[in-house]
Amino acid sequence: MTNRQASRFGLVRPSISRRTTDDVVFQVSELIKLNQLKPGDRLPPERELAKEMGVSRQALRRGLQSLVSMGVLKSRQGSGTFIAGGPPSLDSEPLQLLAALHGFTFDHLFEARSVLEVSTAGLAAERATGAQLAAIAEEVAEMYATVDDPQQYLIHDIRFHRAVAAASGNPTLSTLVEMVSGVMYERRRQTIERAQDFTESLELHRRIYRAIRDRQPKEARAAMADHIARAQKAFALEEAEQETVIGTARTDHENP
Amino acid sequence: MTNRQASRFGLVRPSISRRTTDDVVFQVSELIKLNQLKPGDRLPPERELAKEMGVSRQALRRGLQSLVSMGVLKSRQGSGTFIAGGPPSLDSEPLQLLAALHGFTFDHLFEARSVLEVSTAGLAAERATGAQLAAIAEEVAEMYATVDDPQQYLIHDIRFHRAVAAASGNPTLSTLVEMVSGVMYERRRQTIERAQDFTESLELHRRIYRAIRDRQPKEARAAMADHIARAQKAFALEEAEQETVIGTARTDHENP
DNA sequence: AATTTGAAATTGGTTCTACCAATCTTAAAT
DNA sequence: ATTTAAGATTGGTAGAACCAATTTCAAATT
Repeated sequence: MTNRQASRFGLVRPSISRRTTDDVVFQVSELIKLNQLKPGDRLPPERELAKEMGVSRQALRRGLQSLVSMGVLKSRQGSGTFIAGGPPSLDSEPLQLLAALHGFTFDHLFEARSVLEVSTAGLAAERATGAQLAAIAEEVAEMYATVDDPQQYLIHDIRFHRAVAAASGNPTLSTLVEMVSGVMYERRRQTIERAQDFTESLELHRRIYRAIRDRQPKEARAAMADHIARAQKAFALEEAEQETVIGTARTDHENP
Repeated sequence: MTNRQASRFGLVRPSISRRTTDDVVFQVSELIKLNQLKPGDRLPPERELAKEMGVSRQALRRGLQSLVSMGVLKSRQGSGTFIAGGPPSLDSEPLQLLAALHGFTFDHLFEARSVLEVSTAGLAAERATGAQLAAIAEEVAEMYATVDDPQQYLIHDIRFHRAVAAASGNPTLSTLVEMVSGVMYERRRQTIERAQDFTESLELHRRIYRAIRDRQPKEARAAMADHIARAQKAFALEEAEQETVIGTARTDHENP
Protein backbone atom coordinates (compact mmCIF):
# COMPACT_ATOMS: atom_id res chain seq x y z
CA MET A 1 0.00 0.00 0.00
CA THR A 2 1.46 3.29 -1.02
CA ASN A 3 1.43 4.80 2.36
CA ARG A 4 1.87 8.41 1.58
CA GLN A 5 1.79 10.57 4.59
CA ALA A 6 1.51 14.20 5.31
CA SER A 7 2.90 16.29 2.54
CA ARG A 8 5.23 19.13 3.10
CA PHE A 9 2.23 21.36 3.39
CA GLY A 10 1.46 19.69 6.65
CA LEU A 11 -1.81 18.43 5.34
CA VAL A 12 -3.06 15.02 6.13
CA ARG A 13 -5.98 13.62 4.35
CA PRO A 14 -8.69 12.92 6.89
CA SER A 15 -9.80 9.52 5.77
CA ILE A 16 -8.20 6.66 4.00
CA SER A 17 -8.86 7.04 0.36
CA ARG A 18 -7.23 5.13 -2.44
CA ARG A 19 -8.22 7.70 -4.97
CA THR A 20 -5.04 9.60 -5.48
CA THR A 21 -6.90 11.93 -7.78
CA ASP A 22 -9.16 13.12 -4.99
CA ASP A 23 -6.12 13.44 -2.82
CA VAL A 24 -4.45 15.70 -5.34
CA VAL A 25 -7.56 17.78 -5.80
CA PHE A 26 -7.78 18.25 -2.08
CA GLN A 27 -4.14 19.10 -1.56
CA VAL A 28 -3.99 21.49 -4.46
CA SER A 29 -7.07 23.29 -3.30
CA GLU A 30 -5.52 23.56 0.14
CA LEU A 31 -2.35 24.83 -1.44
CA ILE A 32 -4.35 27.49 -3.20
CA LYS A 33 -6.09 28.57 -0.05
CA LEU A 34 -3.07 28.52 2.21
CA ASN A 35 -0.86 30.42 -0.18
CA GLN A 36 -3.61 32.85 -0.95
CA LEU A 37 -3.21 32.24 -4.63
CA LYS A 38 -5.26 34.62 -6.69
CA PRO A 39 -6.56 34.26 -10.22
CA GLY A 40 -3.66 34.51 -12.60
CA ASP A 41 -1.11 33.12 -10.18
CA ARG A 42 0.95 30.18 -11.27
CA LEU A 43 1.20 26.80 -9.66
CA PRO A 44 4.53 25.09 -9.15
CA PRO A 45 5.65 22.91 -12.06
CA GLU A 46 4.07 19.51 -12.29
CA ARG A 47 7.25 17.59 -11.67
CA GLU A 48 7.89 19.57 -8.57
CA LEU A 49 4.36 19.33 -7.23
CA ALA A 50 4.25 15.62 -7.87
CA LYS A 51 7.42 15.10 -5.91
CA GLU A 52 6.25 17.16 -2.99
CA MET A 53 2.95 15.39 -2.81
CA GLY A 54 4.52 12.01 -3.17
CA VAL A 55 2.56 10.96 -6.19
CA SER A 56 3.50 10.22 -9.73
CA ARG A 57 3.26 12.93 -12.29
CA GLN A 58 0.48 11.03 -14.06
CA ALA A 59 -1.62 10.93 -10.97
CA LEU A 60 -0.97 14.58 -10.30
CA ARG A 61 -1.96 15.45 -13.82
CA ARG A 62 -5.22 13.62 -13.48
CA GLY A 63 -5.95 15.57 -10.37
CA LEU A 64 -5.10 18.83 -12.06
CA GLN A 65 -7.24 17.85 -15.02
CA SER A 66 -10.10 17.46 -12.64
CA LEU A 67 -9.60 21.02 -11.48
CA VAL A 68 -9.20 22.25 -15.03
CA SER A 69 -12.47 20.68 -16.07
CA MET A 70 -14.10 22.46 -13.17
CA GLY A 71 -12.73 25.77 -14.25
CA VAL A 72 -10.49 26.23 -11.23
CA LEU A 73 -7.24 25.95 -13.15
CA LYS A 74 -6.02 26.69 -16.64
CA SER A 75 -3.00 25.04 -18.18
CA ARG A 76 -0.84 26.51 -20.87
CA GLN A 77 1.74 24.27 -22.46
CA GLY A 78 5.23 25.55 -22.03
CA SER A 79 4.09 28.21 -19.65
CA GLY A 80 2.51 26.69 -16.60
CA THR A 81 -0.71 26.01 -14.77
CA PHE A 82 -2.58 29.01 -13.48
CA ILE A 83 -5.47 29.82 -11.22
CA ALA A 84 -8.36 30.61 -13.48
CA GLY A 85 -9.85 34.04 -13.30
CA GLY A 86 -13.45 35.01 -13.49
CA PRO A 87 -16.34 33.31 -11.84
CA PRO A 88 -16.11 29.60 -11.26
CA SER A 89 -17.78 27.49 -13.85
CA LEU A 90 -17.53 24.17 -15.46
CA ASP A 91 -15.56 24.26 -18.63
CA SER A 92 -18.14 25.18 -21.19
CA GLU A 93 -17.14 22.49 -23.61
CA PRO A 94 -17.58 19.51 -21.36
CA LEU A 95 -20.56 21.16 -19.80
CA GLN A 96 -22.27 20.97 -23.13
CA LEU A 97 -21.89 17.24 -23.08
CA LEU A 98 -23.51 17.19 -19.72
CA ALA A 99 -26.29 19.27 -21.17
CA ALA A 100 -26.65 16.88 -24.05
CA LEU A 101 -26.72 13.87 -21.77
CA HIS A 102 -29.48 15.37 -19.74
CA GLY A 103 -31.47 16.36 -22.76
CA PHE A 104 -31.48 20.09 -22.29
CA THR A 105 -33.39 22.02 -24.90
CA PHE A 106 -32.96 25.69 -25.49
CA ASP A 107 -36.40 26.28 -24.14
CA HIS A 108 -35.27 24.66 -20.93
CA LEU A 109 -32.20 26.80 -20.86
CA PHE A 110 -34.16 29.97 -21.41
CA GLU A 111 -36.57 29.00 -18.70
CA ALA A 112 -33.70 28.35 -16.32
CA ARG A 113 -32.15 31.67 -17.26
CA SER A 114 -35.41 33.37 -16.56
CA VAL A 115 -35.73 31.79 -13.16
CA LEU A 116 -32.19 32.70 -12.20
CA GLU A 117 -31.79 36.08 -13.77
CA VAL A 118 -35.14 37.53 -12.84
CA SER A 119 -34.09 36.89 -9.27
CA THR A 120 -30.57 38.20 -9.64
CA ALA A 121 -31.95 41.36 -11.21
CA GLY A 122 -34.28 41.85 -8.28
CA LEU A 123 -31.51 41.23 -5.77
CA ALA A 124 -29.17 43.51 -7.65
CA ALA A 125 -31.70 46.30 -7.35
CA GLU A 126 -31.62 45.81 -3.62
CA ARG A 127 -27.93 45.33 -3.07
CA ALA A 128 -25.79 46.56 -5.93
CA THR A 129 -22.80 48.62 -4.86
CA GLY A 130 -21.68 51.70 -6.71
CA ALA A 131 -18.89 49.84 -8.42
CA GLN A 132 -21.24 47.10 -9.50
CA LEU A 133 -23.69 49.62 -10.90
CA ALA A 134 -20.86 51.22 -12.80
CA ALA A 135 -19.87 47.86 -14.23
CA ILE A 136 -23.38 47.28 -15.49
CA ALA A 137 -23.57 50.76 -16.97
CA GLU A 138 -20.24 50.17 -18.63
CA GLU A 139 -21.56 47.15 -20.47
CA VAL A 140 -24.67 48.99 -21.57
CA ALA A 141 -22.45 51.68 -23.00
CA GLU A 142 -20.35 49.09 -24.79
CA MET A 143 -23.47 47.58 -26.24
CA TYR A 144 -24.37 50.93 -27.69
CA ALA A 145 -20.91 51.22 -29.13
CA THR A 146 -20.96 47.81 -30.74
CA VAL A 147 -24.51 47.78 -31.98
CA ASP A 148 -23.27 47.20 -35.51
CA ASP A 149 -20.96 44.33 -34.63
CA PRO A 150 -23.04 41.32 -33.63
CA GLN A 151 -20.14 39.32 -32.23
CA GLN A 152 -18.93 42.14 -30.05
CA TYR A 153 -22.45 43.02 -29.08
CA LEU A 154 -23.05 39.47 -27.92
CA ILE A 155 -19.96 39.56 -25.77
CA HIS A 156 -21.10 42.66 -23.97
CA ASP A 157 -24.60 41.29 -23.75
CA ILE A 158 -23.29 38.33 -21.82
CA ARG A 159 -21.06 40.49 -19.70
CA PHE A 160 -24.03 42.63 -18.87
CA HIS A 161 -25.90 39.66 -17.49
CA ARG A 162 -22.79 38.54 -15.68
CA ALA A 163 -22.45 41.96 -14.11
CA VAL A 164 -26.06 41.92 -12.98
CA ALA A 165 -25.56 38.50 -11.43
CA ALA A 166 -22.46 39.71 -9.66
CA ALA A 167 -24.42 42.67 -8.33
CA SER A 168 -26.85 40.29 -6.69
CA GLY A 169 -24.15 39.77 -4.10
CA ASN A 170 -24.63 36.03 -4.21
CA PRO A 171 -21.69 34.15 -5.75
CA THR A 172 -23.67 30.95 -5.85
CA LEU A 173 -26.33 32.45 -8.04
CA SER A 174 -23.67 34.19 -10.02
CA THR A 175 -21.99 30.89 -10.75
CA LEU A 176 -25.21 29.24 -11.81
CA VAL A 177 -26.00 32.09 -14.18
CA GLU A 178 -22.54 31.76 -15.59
CA MET A 179 -22.98 28.08 -16.23
CA VAL A 180 -26.29 28.37 -17.97
CA SER A 181 -25.25 31.20 -20.22
CA GLY A 182 -22.00 29.41 -20.94
CA VAL A 183 -23.90 26.51 -22.40
CA MET A 184 -25.86 28.83 -24.65
CA TYR A 185 -23.02 31.00 -25.77
CA GLU A 186 -21.54 28.93 -28.57
CA ARG A 187 -24.78 28.36 -30.35
CA ARG A 188 -25.87 31.90 -29.80
CA ARG A 189 -22.70 33.13 -31.43
CA GLN A 190 -23.57 31.33 -34.60
CA THR A 191 -27.12 32.53 -34.92
CA ILE A 192 -26.49 36.09 -33.87
CA GLU A 193 -25.36 37.06 -37.35
CA ARG A 194 -28.87 36.60 -38.58
CA ALA A 195 -30.28 38.89 -35.96
CA GLN A 196 -32.10 41.91 -37.26
CA ASP A 197 -31.19 44.84 -35.15
CA PHE A 198 -30.48 45.33 -31.53
CA THR A 199 -32.35 48.51 -30.79
CA GLU A 200 -35.11 46.75 -28.94
CA SER A 201 -32.65 44.56 -27.07
CA LEU A 202 -30.62 47.60 -26.21
CA GLU A 203 -33.60 49.44 -24.84
CA LEU A 204 -34.57 46.51 -22.68
CA HIS A 205 -31.11 46.27 -21.21
CA ARG A 206 -31.17 49.92 -20.41
CA ARG A 207 -34.50 49.50 -18.73
CA ILE A 208 -33.05 46.75 -16.55
CA TYR A 209 -30.08 48.87 -15.65
CA ARG A 210 -32.23 51.85 -14.73
CA ALA A 211 -34.46 49.77 -12.51
CA ILE A 212 -31.44 48.41 -10.68
CA ARG A 213 -29.91 51.85 -10.36
CA ASP A 214 -33.17 53.30 -9.07
CA ARG A 215 -33.52 50.50 -6.56
CA GLN A 216 -36.73 49.17 -8.03
CA PRO A 217 -36.59 45.40 -7.55
CA LYS A 218 -40.03 44.78 -8.91
CA GLU A 219 -39.38 46.73 -12.06
CA ALA A 220 -35.98 45.11 -12.44
CA ARG A 221 -37.53 41.67 -12.27
CA ALA A 222 -40.26 42.58 -14.71
CA ALA A 223 -37.79 44.09 -17.13
CA MET A 224 -35.53 41.08 -16.99
CA ALA A 225 -38.43 38.68 -17.45
CA ASP A 226 -39.59 40.66 -20.43
CA HIS A 227 -36.13 40.76 -21.91
CA ILE A 228 -35.50 37.04 -21.64
CA ALA A 229 -38.92 36.18 -23.04
CA ARG A 230 -38.25 38.35 -26.06
CA ALA A 231 -34.75 36.99 -26.45
CA GLN A 232 -36.18 33.51 -26.50
CA LYS A 233 -38.57 34.45 -29.28
CA ALA A 234 -35.84 36.17 -31.24
CA PHE A 235 -33.63 33.16 -30.83
CA ALA A 236 -36.36 30.87 -32.08
CA LEU A 237 -36.64 33.00 -35.18
CA GLU A 238 -32.92 32.98 -35.77
CA GLU A 239 -32.93 29.26 -35.41
CA ALA A 240 -35.62 29.07 -38.03
CA GLU A 241 -35.86 25.47 -39.05
CA GLN A 242 -32.75 24.22 -37.42
CA GLU A 243 -33.21 21.64 -34.77
CA THR A 244 -33.42 23.13 -31.35
CA VAL A 245 -32.58 20.14 -29.27
CA ILE A 246 -29.12 19.85 -27.88
CA GLY A 247 -28.10 16.36 -28.65
CA THR A 248 -30.19 13.30 -28.28
CA ALA A 249 -32.71 13.79 -25.59
CA ARG A 250 -32.75 11.04 -23.09
CA THR A 251 -31.75 10.41 -19.57
CA ASP A 252 -34.61 10.86 -17.28
CA HIS A 253 -33.96 12.78 -14.18
CA GLU A 254 -35.99 10.67 -11.85
CA ASN A 255 -34.52 8.95 -8.90
CA PRO A 256 -34.46 5.22 -8.62
CA MET B 1 -5.88 12.46 -37.61
CA THR B 2 -9.45 12.11 -36.53
CA ASN B 3 -11.29 14.87 -38.25
CA ARG B 4 -14.26 15.38 -36.06
CA GLN B 5 -16.96 17.68 -37.21
CA ALA B 6 -19.99 19.41 -35.95
CA SER B 7 -21.90 17.67 -33.25
CA ARG B 8 -25.58 17.70 -32.89
CA PHE B 9 -25.61 21.03 -31.17
CA GLY B 10 -24.41 22.62 -34.31
CA LEU B 11 -21.29 23.33 -32.40
CA VAL B 12 -18.23 23.07 -34.52
CA ARG B 13 -15.15 21.65 -32.99
CA PRO B 14 -11.93 23.11 -34.22
CA SER B 15 -10.52 20.67 -36.72
CA ILE B 16 -7.01 21.18 -35.49
CA SER B 17 -6.45 18.81 -32.67
CA ARG B 18 -5.79 20.70 -29.51
CA ARG B 19 -5.54 18.81 -26.30
CA THR B 20 -6.19 15.17 -26.75
CA THR B 21 -8.06 15.34 -23.51
CA ASP B 22 -10.75 17.38 -25.19
CA ASP B 23 -10.61 15.02 -28.09
CA VAL B 24 -11.25 12.10 -25.80
CA VAL B 25 -14.08 13.90 -24.08
CA PHE B 26 -15.67 14.57 -27.41
CA GLN B 27 -15.21 11.08 -28.77
CA VAL B 28 -16.45 9.40 -25.65
CA SER B 29 -19.51 11.60 -25.65
CA GLU B 30 -20.15 10.61 -29.23
CA LEU B 31 -19.71 7.00 -28.26
CA ILE B 32 -22.26 7.43 -25.53
CA LYS B 33 -24.75 9.09 -27.80
CA LEU B 34 -24.31 6.80 -30.78
CA ASN B 35 -24.56 3.64 -28.74
CA GLN B 36 -27.47 4.97 -26.78
CA LEU B 37 -25.69 4.26 -23.56
CA LYS B 38 -27.85 4.97 -20.60
CA PRO B 39 -27.01 5.42 -16.93
CA GLY B 40 -25.56 2.26 -15.49
CA ASP B 41 -24.12 1.01 -18.76
CA ARG B 42 -20.46 0.17 -18.90
CA LEU B 43 -17.86 1.66 -21.17
CA PRO B 44 -15.33 -0.53 -22.97
CA PRO B 45 -12.13 -1.21 -21.04
CA GLU B 46 -9.59 1.56 -21.04
CA ARG B 47 -6.96 -0.38 -22.93
CA GLU B 48 -9.46 -1.15 -25.63
CA LEU B 49 -10.87 2.37 -25.87
CA ALA B 50 -7.42 3.86 -26.00
CA LYS B 51 -6.48 1.64 -28.88
CA GLU B 52 -9.64 2.42 -30.81
CA MET B 53 -9.20 6.14 -30.37
CA GLY B 54 -5.54 6.03 -31.19
CA VAL B 55 -4.38 7.64 -27.97
CA SER B 56 -2.36 6.38 -25.10
CA ARG B 57 -4.10 4.99 -22.09
CA GLN B 58 -2.89 7.88 -19.94
CA ALA B 59 -4.37 10.43 -22.27
CA LEU B 60 -7.59 8.50 -22.37
CA ARG B 61 -7.67 8.31 -18.63
CA ARG B 62 -7.27 12.04 -18.34
CA GLY B 63 -10.18 12.52 -20.65
CA LEU B 64 -12.27 10.10 -18.67
CA GLN B 65 -11.27 11.83 -15.49
CA SER B 66 -12.62 15.02 -16.91
CA LEU B 67 -15.96 13.35 -17.44
CA VAL B 68 -15.85 11.75 -14.02
CA SER B 69 -15.25 15.07 -12.34
CA MET B 70 -18.30 16.41 -14.11
CA GLY B 71 -20.42 13.58 -12.94
CA VAL B 72 -20.95 12.05 -16.36
CA LEU B 73 -18.98 8.90 -15.63
CA LYS B 74 -18.11 6.85 -12.61
CA SER B 75 -15.19 4.45 -12.34
CA ARG B 76 -14.93 1.41 -10.15
CA GLN B 77 -11.58 -0.26 -9.92
CA GLY B 78 -11.63 -3.83 -11.10
CA SER B 79 -15.09 -3.44 -12.43
CA GLY B 80 -15.23 -0.82 -15.13
CA THR B 81 -16.28 2.69 -16.00
CA PHE B 82 -19.97 3.38 -16.07
CA ILE B 83 -22.37 6.06 -17.16
CA ALA B 84 -23.44 7.85 -14.03
CA GLY B 85 -27.11 7.94 -13.40
CA GLY B 86 -29.20 9.69 -10.85
CA PRO B 87 -26.83 9.41 -7.93
CA PRO B 88 -28.51 7.14 -5.39
CA SER B 89 -25.74 7.76 -2.93
CA LEU B 90 -25.79 11.53 -3.18
CA ASP B 91 -22.10 11.80 -3.57
CA SER B 92 -19.43 13.42 -5.61
CA GLU B 93 -20.61 16.84 -6.55
CA PRO B 94 -18.34 18.74 -8.85
CA LEU B 95 -19.54 21.99 -7.41
CA GLN B 96 -18.41 21.06 -3.95
CA LEU B 97 -14.84 22.09 -4.45
CA LEU B 98 -15.80 25.19 -6.33
CA ALA B 99 -18.02 26.10 -3.46
CA ALA B 100 -15.18 25.61 -1.04
CA LEU B 101 -12.71 27.53 -3.14
CA HIS B 102 -14.97 30.48 -3.54
CA GLY B 103 -16.24 30.53 -0.03
CA PHE B 104 -19.90 30.20 -0.65
CA THR B 105 -21.79 30.73 2.53
CA PHE B 106 -24.81 28.74 3.48
CA ASP B 107 -26.91 31.85 3.33
CA HIS B 108 -25.95 32.11 -0.31
CA LEU B 109 -26.78 28.50 -0.90
CA PHE B 110 -30.14 28.79 0.81
CA GLU B 111 -30.91 31.86 -1.22
CA ALA B 112 -30.01 30.05 -4.40
CA ARG B 113 -32.11 27.10 -3.35
CA SER B 114 -35.01 29.40 -2.71
CA VAL B 115 -34.72 30.99 -6.12
CA LEU B 116 -34.53 27.66 -7.88
CA GLU B 117 -36.91 25.56 -5.87
CA VAL B 118 -39.68 28.09 -5.48
CA SER B 119 -39.80 28.11 -9.24
CA THR B 120 -39.57 24.37 -9.69
CA ALA B 121 -42.38 23.93 -7.20
CA GLY B 122 -44.52 26.33 -9.17
CA LEU B 123 -43.73 24.64 -12.45
CA ALA B 124 -44.32 21.22 -10.95
CA ALA B 125 -47.80 22.33 -9.93
CA GLU B 126 -48.43 23.17 -13.56
CA ARG B 127 -46.84 20.24 -15.26
CA ALA B 128 -46.29 17.26 -12.98
CA THR B 129 -47.33 13.95 -14.46
CA GLY B 130 -49.08 11.27 -12.48
CA ALA B 131 -45.89 9.29 -12.06
CA GLN B 132 -44.02 12.34 -10.88
CA LEU B 133 -46.72 13.13 -8.37
CA ALA B 134 -46.52 9.59 -7.12
CA ALA B 135 -42.77 9.89 -6.74
CA ILE B 136 -43.19 12.99 -4.62
CA ALA B 137 -45.88 11.38 -2.51
CA GLU B 138 -43.64 8.37 -2.07
CA GLU B 139 -40.93 10.50 -0.56
CA VAL B 140 -43.36 12.22 1.78
CA ALA B 141 -44.47 8.81 2.95
CA GLU B 142 -40.89 7.76 3.49
CA MET B 143 -40.26 10.87 5.50
CA TYR B 144 -43.13 9.92 7.77
CA ALA B 145 -41.66 6.47 8.12
CA THR B 146 -38.20 7.68 8.99
CA VAL B 147 -39.10 10.57 11.21
CA ASP B 148 -37.09 9.03 14.02
CA ASP B 149 -33.98 8.43 11.96
CA PRO B 150 -32.38 11.77 11.08
CA GLN B 151 -29.99 10.36 8.50
CA GLN B 152 -32.67 8.48 6.64
CA TYR B 153 -35.04 11.38 6.97
CA LEU B 154 -32.49 13.68 5.38
CA ILE B 155 -32.06 11.36 2.43
CA HIS B 156 -35.75 11.35 1.72
CA ASP B 157 -35.91 15.06 2.31
CA ILE B 158 -33.40 15.60 -0.45
CA ARG B 159 -35.09 13.10 -2.70
CA PHE B 160 -38.33 14.93 -2.17
CA HIS B 161 -36.81 18.12 -3.46
CA ARG B 162 -35.27 16.24 -6.34
CA ALA B 163 -38.60 14.73 -7.21
CA VAL B 164 -40.22 18.14 -7.19
CA ALA B 165 -37.49 19.48 -9.45
CA ALA B 166 -37.94 16.55 -11.80
CA ALA B 167 -41.66 17.26 -11.88
CA SER B 168 -40.93 20.75 -13.14
CA GLY B 169 -40.26 19.09 -16.46
CA ASN B 170 -37.10 21.10 -16.94
CA PRO B 171 -33.93 19.00 -16.71
CA THR B 172 -31.79 22.10 -16.65
CA LEU B 173 -33.44 23.39 -13.52
CA SER B 174 -33.44 19.90 -12.14
CA THR B 175 -29.71 19.63 -12.57
CA LEU B 176 -29.07 22.98 -10.95
CA VAL B 177 -31.19 22.06 -7.97
CA GLU B 178 -29.25 18.86 -7.67
CA MET B 179 -25.95 20.67 -7.74
CA VAL B 180 -26.87 23.13 -5.07
CA SER B 181 -28.40 20.61 -2.73
CA GLY B 182 -25.45 18.32 -3.31
CA VAL B 183 -23.13 20.97 -2.01
CA MET B 184 -25.15 21.28 1.16
CA TYR B 185 -25.67 17.62 1.77
CA GLU B 186 -22.46 16.69 3.53
CA ARG B 187 -22.55 19.46 6.03
CA ARG B 188 -26.22 19.04 6.56
CA ARG B 189 -25.67 15.41 7.37
CA GLN B 190 -23.40 16.41 10.19
CA THR B 191 -25.71 18.87 11.83
CA ILE B 192 -28.92 16.99 11.34
CA GLU B 193 -28.34 14.91 14.44
CA ARG B 194 -28.85 17.96 16.57
CA ALA B 195 -32.20 18.70 15.05
CA GLN B 196 -35.09 18.44 17.44
CA ASP B 197 -38.05 17.06 15.66
CA PHE B 198 -39.27 17.01 12.13
CA THR B 199 -42.99 17.42 12.61
CA GLU B 200 -42.99 20.97 11.34
CA SER B 201 -40.74 20.11 8.44
CA LEU B 202 -42.93 17.17 7.61
CA GLU B 203 -46.05 19.26 7.58
CA LEU B 204 -44.46 21.81 5.27
CA HIS B 205 -43.41 19.15 2.83
CA ARG B 206 -46.89 17.77 2.81
CA ARG B 207 -48.25 21.22 2.13
CA ILE B 208 -45.96 21.55 -0.87
CA TYR B 209 -47.00 18.19 -2.18
CA ARG B 210 -50.69 18.98 -1.83
CA ALA B 211 -50.31 22.26 -3.63
CA ILE B 212 -48.58 20.54 -6.52
CA ARG B 213 -51.13 17.76 -6.59
CA ASP B 214 -53.98 20.27 -6.55
CA ARG B 215 -52.39 22.28 -9.35
CA GLN B 216 -51.95 25.41 -7.28
CA PRO B 217 -48.72 27.00 -8.49
CA LYS B 218 -49.00 30.04 -6.30
CA GLU B 219 -49.58 28.01 -3.19
CA ALA B 220 -46.79 25.64 -4.16
CA ARG B 221 -44.38 28.51 -4.52
CA ALA B 222 -45.44 30.06 -1.24
CA ALA B 223 -45.15 26.78 0.57
CA MET B 224 -41.71 26.10 -0.81
CA ALA B 225 -40.53 29.60 0.04
CA ASP B 226 -41.81 29.21 3.55
CA HIS B 227 -40.20 25.83 3.92
CA ILE B 228 -36.78 26.92 2.77
CA ALA B 229 -36.84 30.03 4.92
CA ARG B 230 -37.62 27.93 7.97
CA ALA B 231 -35.03 25.36 7.04
CA GLN B 232 -32.46 28.08 6.84
CA LYS B 233 -33.33 29.27 10.33
CA ALA B 234 -33.28 25.75 11.69
CA PHE B 235 -29.96 25.14 10.08
CA ALA B 236 -28.54 28.29 11.58
CA LEU B 237 -29.58 27.05 14.99
CA GLU B 238 -28.02 23.65 14.43
CA GLU B 239 -24.86 25.29 13.32
CA ALA B 240 -24.85 27.37 16.44
CA GLU B 241 -21.48 29.00 16.63
CA GLN B 242 -19.72 26.91 14.07
CA GLU B 243 -18.25 28.58 11.09
CA THR B 244 -20.66 29.05 8.26
CA VAL B 245 -18.25 28.93 5.41
CA ILE B 246 -17.84 25.66 3.61
CA GLY B 247 -14.13 26.10 3.57
CA THR B 248 -11.88 23.44 4.89
CA ALA B 249 -14.45 20.77 5.49
CA ARG B 250 -13.08 17.89 3.53
CA THR B 251 -15.87 15.63 2.55
CA ASP B 252 -15.08 12.12 1.65
CA HIS B 253 -17.57 10.46 -0.55
CA GLU B 254 -17.21 6.78 -1.04
CA ASN B 255 -19.50 4.35 -2.61
CA PRO B 256 -20.69 1.10 -1.24
C1' DA C 1 22.98 51.21 -27.53
C1' DA C 2 18.93 49.06 -29.00
C1' DT C 3 16.96 45.48 -31.40
C1' DT C 4 16.81 41.03 -33.39
C1' DT C 5 17.86 36.36 -33.48
C1' DG C 6 18.33 31.89 -31.99
C1' DA C 7 19.88 28.31 -28.95
C1' DA C 8 18.97 26.40 -24.49
C1' DA C 9 16.22 25.75 -20.45
C1' DT C 10 11.56 25.39 -18.69
C1' DT C 11 7.05 23.45 -18.59
C1' DG C 12 2.93 21.19 -19.94
C1' DG C 13 1.46 17.18 -23.26
C1' DT C 14 2.06 12.36 -24.75
C1' DT C 15 3.54 7.68 -24.94
C1' DC C 16 5.40 3.15 -23.37
C1' DT C 17 5.99 -0.34 -20.20
C1' DA C 18 5.50 -2.57 -16.11
C1' DC C 19 3.21 -3.47 -12.06
C1' DC C 20 -0.38 -2.93 -8.16
C1' DA C 21 -5.18 -3.46 -6.40
C1' DA C 22 -9.96 -4.29 -6.61
C1' DT C 23 -13.35 -7.01 -8.82
C1' DC C 24 -15.34 -10.59 -11.46
C1' DT C 25 -15.28 -15.34 -13.40
C1' DT C 26 -14.72 -19.99 -13.31
C1' DA C 27 -13.84 -24.31 -11.84
C1' DA C 28 -12.39 -27.32 -8.35
C1' DA C 29 -13.19 -28.93 -3.63
C1' DT C 30 -16.20 -29.74 0.02
C1' DA D 1 -25.63 -27.16 -3.95
C1' DT D 2 -22.46 -24.31 -1.60
C1' DT D 3 -18.03 -22.74 -0.65
C1' DT D 4 -13.53 -21.66 -1.80
C1' DA D 5 -9.64 -20.49 -4.23
C1' DA D 6 -7.05 -19.62 -8.44
C1' DG D 7 -6.98 -17.05 -12.54
C1' DA D 8 -8.49 -13.39 -15.67
C1' DT D 9 -10.27 -8.78 -16.22
C1' DT D 10 -10.15 -3.98 -15.31
C1' DG D 11 -9.15 0.38 -13.24
C1' DG D 12 -5.11 2.73 -10.52
C1' DT D 13 -0.19 4.01 -10.08
C1' DA D 14 4.67 4.55 -11.18
C1' DG D 15 8.92 5.93 -13.68
C1' DA D 16 11.34 7.19 -17.65
C1' DA D 17 11.69 9.06 -22.00
C1' DC D 18 10.40 12.07 -25.45
C1' DC D 19 7.44 15.83 -27.94
C1' DA D 20 5.70 20.65 -28.31
C1' DA D 21 4.87 25.21 -26.87
C1' DT D 22 6.76 28.93 -24.24
C1' DT D 23 10.05 31.60 -21.92
C1' DT D 24 14.71 33.10 -20.98
C1' DC D 25 18.81 35.11 -22.06
C1' DA D 26 22.98 35.79 -24.29
C1' DA D 27 25.13 36.45 -28.74
C1' DA D 28 24.74 38.63 -33.19
C1' DT D 29 23.20 42.29 -35.94
C1' DT D 30 21.80 46.80 -36.97
